[in-house]
Parts: sequence; C-alpha cells; structure tokens
Amino acid sequence: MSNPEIRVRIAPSPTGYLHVGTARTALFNYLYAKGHQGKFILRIEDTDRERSKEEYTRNIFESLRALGLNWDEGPDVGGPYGPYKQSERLETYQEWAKKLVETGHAYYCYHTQAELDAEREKAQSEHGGHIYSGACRDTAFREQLAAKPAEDGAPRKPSLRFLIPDDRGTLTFNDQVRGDVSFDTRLLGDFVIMKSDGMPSYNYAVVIDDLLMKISHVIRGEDHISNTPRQILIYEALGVTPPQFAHVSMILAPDRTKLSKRHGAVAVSDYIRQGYLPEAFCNFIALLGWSPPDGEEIGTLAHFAGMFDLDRITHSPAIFEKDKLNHINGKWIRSMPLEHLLEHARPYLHDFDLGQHTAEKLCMILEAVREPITLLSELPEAVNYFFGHSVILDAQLVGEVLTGPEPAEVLRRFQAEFLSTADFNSVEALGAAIKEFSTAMKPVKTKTVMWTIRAAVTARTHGADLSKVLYILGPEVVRHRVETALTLTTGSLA
RNA sequence: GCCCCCAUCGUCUAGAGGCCUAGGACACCUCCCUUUCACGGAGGCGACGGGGAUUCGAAUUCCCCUGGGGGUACCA
Repeated sequence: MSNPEIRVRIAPSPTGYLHVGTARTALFNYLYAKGHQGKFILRIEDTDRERSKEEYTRNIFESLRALGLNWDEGPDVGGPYGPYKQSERLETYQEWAKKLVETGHAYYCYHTQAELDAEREKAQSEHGGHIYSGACRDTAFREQLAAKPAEDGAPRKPSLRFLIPDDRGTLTFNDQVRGDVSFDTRLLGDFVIMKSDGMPSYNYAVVIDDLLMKISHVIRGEDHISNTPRQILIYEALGVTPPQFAHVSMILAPDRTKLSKRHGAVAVSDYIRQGYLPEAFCNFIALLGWSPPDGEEIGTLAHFAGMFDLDRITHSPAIFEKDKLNHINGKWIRSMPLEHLLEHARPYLHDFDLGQHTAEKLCMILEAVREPITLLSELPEAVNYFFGHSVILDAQLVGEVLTGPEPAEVLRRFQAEFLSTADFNSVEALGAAIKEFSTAMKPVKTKTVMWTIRAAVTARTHGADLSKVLYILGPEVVRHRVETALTLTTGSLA
C-alpha cells in the first residue's frame, strides 16, 4: 500500500486526427509512466455520436505508434480494466449513474435542448452569466414537465444531472504542476452526466473510467482545469479519493491562440507526411513545456523518460514554431543509423528504381546526401542523380558550367586520364585521385575542375561529396555521363 | 460579463533571495573550416510587462494594474 502503482492515460476523442497538443499530452503521460515504472493507458472517448469517426480512431492509433508512444493497456492490446472505448462501456456508466440517483447525487432533467438554449440566451443577455437553474431538482415540477410533450410532439427524453451540494462552498485541489487551485462550487451549476441519447457526458465518463481503471495521475491539457472541480465532486459523491491532477498548459499557434486547423497542419500525421521523422517530432514536442534537467535537448524517448518529472513542466503556454522543429529534424536525419533512416526514407523514394542499388549502396547514398537535408521530403530531389544510367543536362546548366574551352578540356582529360586509371573500389582512393587530377589540371582553377565534373556527372552545381558520388555510381555510369557531357560541350581547343 | 490559469531574449527555455554585469537552444548576422550546397567550430545581436510592498539584497516572495490564454454546452 505504501507504493501504489503509477497509472496514467491518454484519452483522446476520435473527432479528428491526432492533434499536436494531444500528442504532447500523450508524450508527457508516457514519459511519466516509463520513468516511474508505471502503466500508460489509451482510452478512446467516443461518446459524441455525431463527431466520432472510425477513421480518426485509426489515425490516433497509427500516429501514437509512429511516435513510439505504445500503450500498455487499451484498445488492440487489451488489459484487465477494459474495454477501453467508452462506447463499449455504456452499461457501466448506467450502473454507476443509478447509484448516484439512489444516493440523491443526481436527478433527471426533462428540459429540452431548445428550452435550455432559450434560458441560457436570456440569462446571457441580462447579466452575462448562466448556469442551469436546477428546476428539475423539484420532484413535482419535474413530473409535471415530463408529462408535457416536447416541441416536436414526442415524449421528452430526460438527461441525468449531477446535483451540486448547496453547502460545498470552495473546492480546492492540489495540481501537480500549478499547486493549489480553487473554485467556488456555487458557480458550477448542476451539469449533465447522462445525455438524453443514453451516452454519458465527458465529465462523468472520465471519472467512472479513471476510477475503474485505477488511474493514479491525470496529466492533461489546461483546457480541462475548469472541469476538474466537477469531476472531483463526482468522486466525492461516490465516496472515493480522486487521482492526482496535473494540468499542462496549451500549445499555441504563432498568433497566440489555440492551435487549430485554420493554422495549417495540426495533426501529427500531417507533419510526418511533410517529412518529419517521428523521433524528431517527439523530441521537439517534449521541449514544448518541459526541459531536460541536464540541458541536453536532443534525446530519445527512453533517455527523456529516465529524467522526466512533473515539476519541470512549464506553467505558461508554448508557441509552436517550426524553426526549431526543423533544426531537430535535421539533427535526427544526420545522426540516425542509416538502415533506420532508409526505412523512413523509402516512402519518399517511390519514383526511383531502388533495385538498381544494394541496400548497402542505398545507405551510402543517404549518407552522402543527408547532411544539408531538413525534411525527408527533400530526399527525391537530393538523390535523383544516383538513379538511372543517364542524367539530363539542361541548356541552362550547359551554358553556365559546361561552356567554353576550360570545361571541355577538363572533361576530355578527365575521360582520358582519370577514368582510365582511377581505382573505383574505394572512396578514399577516388578522393585522392580527384585531388591529384585537379592539381594536374593547373592552371585551371580547382573550383572549375570540380564544378565541371560535378555538372557532367550529376547535372547539378551542388550535391554530395564528389568522391562518394563517383564511387556509388561506378565507372561505367560515370564514363557514360562524361561522354554525354563532352558531346554537349561547346568549347574547342583546336 | 463571470470563473480559472499564466507572464524571462522574436521563439523554446534555465533560473526555486545574494552564485545573474540573467545561462542554453532555434532563428538572424560576422568570421573560420571547405572541391559545391551544407555540416561543424568561434563570436555577435537579443529578455526579467508596469507600479507598489517585504528585505541589507528580488527575475526569484506578496499585492495591484496591464497583457495573454483557457473555460463558461445534453463537445470532449
């Protein structure tokens, strides 16, 4: 009993693709669990019949997994406290709701949506604020209202409301990131716990689920902080101890408002599709609202988990700026093991005949081009000259680099001297040979020599290290491309 | 309107009364390295929102103001 198990959860609602903010909350929960020998649980909160979609659920699974945030319990992997989709737990909510009614903590409300809307509107225009009047607390009134047909003539379907104790006064809870937070319960108003369509409301379902799933710490977005007193009231009505709460501040868009679709990409899958490595993305969002104690900002999930704690979470919101994400992505691309990088790169390389090279060569290509790259989506453009026999030398390139007596001379001698003697079996040997060749070409400037060869072989003025390019391409392809370039060269030494 | 949360460089942040002439990272600028683009290295620019209070001493504690965010639903 002295050391109860740490159990945390991420509870997204499938009303959209996995949001960046949700991903970060999931990450914090994951890190906390992993760093404290706890369990990380996934629960799908699909009680909104209108907006929940299976497609979104799938996206949430895929995104979480892509980020490496694998859950210990939840849909697909099961667990002792499932099912982990709220739509599959309806009887449970009903059972517990019954108890609440029996103990006088909840009552049926027969007001229709239209009536409630009208009441709210009126109150809003009169004095700005509004809470439910609590009229249906009165049995006589409630029964009278129940007997009246609704606007459409059909019988009224009641919702179930939680009865806020009149004498509860100020409720204070200790937030693990913010400290004590207080609310006046008289300002809350009796809220709906079971909707008239039979579905539990959010505030009620979370409590039942967190309780039954033995959640020890609720780490979630700050947008839930004002729901917390309602939820604590339910725990109190049930006579149980609430979990620990920790509210993490929001991730804001550069315009300082809640990050939403109108700001562009907000789904994790959007970023992955744009060419961000899941590992890098994770790394970046970990730094939004948290900082590693050793100050080293580049790290893996496992590494961060070992040093993660709630007391290092920032209190103020963070703005999502792509600059640093780009930087971190570049770092990851440059440092990731090549075989691993290759797997991430494959989806971007569909246009090329990868079979042309061995996996080893493909890794060499990545190694040769990865340095200046920020996004995986830049890969096709960066590697294209490594594929195919020929390369297309457009007029502009010919005009800029391959025109005149010097380039022609370089290519002629490159063909005659270099290609006939160079050892293509080693990058180092090729590097040395290139140096030697450019020295032999004096007084032609090294820059001109290099540019010419590069242009002829790659149809580019910039690119990977030339010795690596030659090595990967091999003597046949290089010779072919040089010959082609020679025929286009307009310079003459005659 | 009411309730709650927050406030350090442009951005992400370190900072838990003297170690702060406020540290790091990204971005930006300069230089170095270099067969290109880059990478890397060395510098530079750049912040404690305002006002009170406590204290020998405040970025750090308290109060007010201002500003920003969130919530005010039979959405989560």
